[in-house]
Amino acid sequence: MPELPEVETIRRGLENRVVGATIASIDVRAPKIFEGKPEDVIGHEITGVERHGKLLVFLLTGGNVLTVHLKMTGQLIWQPAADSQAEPVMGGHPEESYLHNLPHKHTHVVLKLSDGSTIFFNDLRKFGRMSVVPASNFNDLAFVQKLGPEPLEADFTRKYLQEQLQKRPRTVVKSFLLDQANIAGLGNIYADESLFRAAILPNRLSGSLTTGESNNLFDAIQETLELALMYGGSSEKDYVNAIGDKGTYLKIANVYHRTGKDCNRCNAGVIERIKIGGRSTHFCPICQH
DNA sequence: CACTTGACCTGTCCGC
DNA sequence: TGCGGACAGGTCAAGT
Repeated sequence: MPELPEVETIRRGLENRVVGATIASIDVRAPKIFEGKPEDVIGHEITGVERHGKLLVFLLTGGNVLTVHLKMTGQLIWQPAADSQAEPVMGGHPEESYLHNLPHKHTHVVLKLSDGSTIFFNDLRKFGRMSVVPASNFNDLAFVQKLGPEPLEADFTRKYLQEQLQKRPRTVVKSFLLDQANIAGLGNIYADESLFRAAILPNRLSGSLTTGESNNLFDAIQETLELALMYGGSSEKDYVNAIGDKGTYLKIANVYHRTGKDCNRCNAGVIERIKIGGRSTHFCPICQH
């Protein structure tokens, strides 16, 4: 699920609701999902919510941080105190019961905050993890060390992308984009969408991209992610933001999950789906080259 | 080094 | 209606 736009949307939704609150209690309903000791974070204040690639990080007083990776189907849903009058109950979608009656059978961790609000960590497939990590060790985590630059920040440049492509010349460009060491936060949806926007076939070798194509790809990645952020991310199935709302990017997606449909750009091609690196990959065979 | 496969899990969808 | 297989946003380890 969650790629950069989804995780960032969750982060923004949490930041202005939980910063300043203290973690009052933690109910770990699925022990495998929670790594570390709950007592190391209970009683400590949340001072910030960061995102590093697809990893969410709650900054805390007391020397630890709480990291959350949602993997494919994880959700972090915040609900206000039961007696709160300031906030709506949920974002909507009452027809979908899995958003309601929290906690439910896919709720694995429940964080109660000092203001009476609650954060539910749900994950149908149980791939996701919540971990307590000493703040001083955070940057040494293998996962964090490997992360490449944030694609919407200043250290991601045209020059960097071109150089990095040439350092992995024999890697298929779709796989290059999915490698978090090259760019942090792209996943299967936005890799396909970015390649379409850049008009580059996903099975091209990274080393074969011209400077012009590399620059087009750079622009396409940033445009795609910014657009996805504006639409609140993509909800293929499970993704919801911090208050339970779905994202609507897939309404304007050009290739992802559009197999067999007419190409939005050239109107001549029909979107195809192939496998690259074991991941389904969507593209227009006519206007991507 | 680059690529593939399997593992981790549960659920949904499609064809027969 | 039931059954089996394919597939699903991510990452990691092991094998070729």
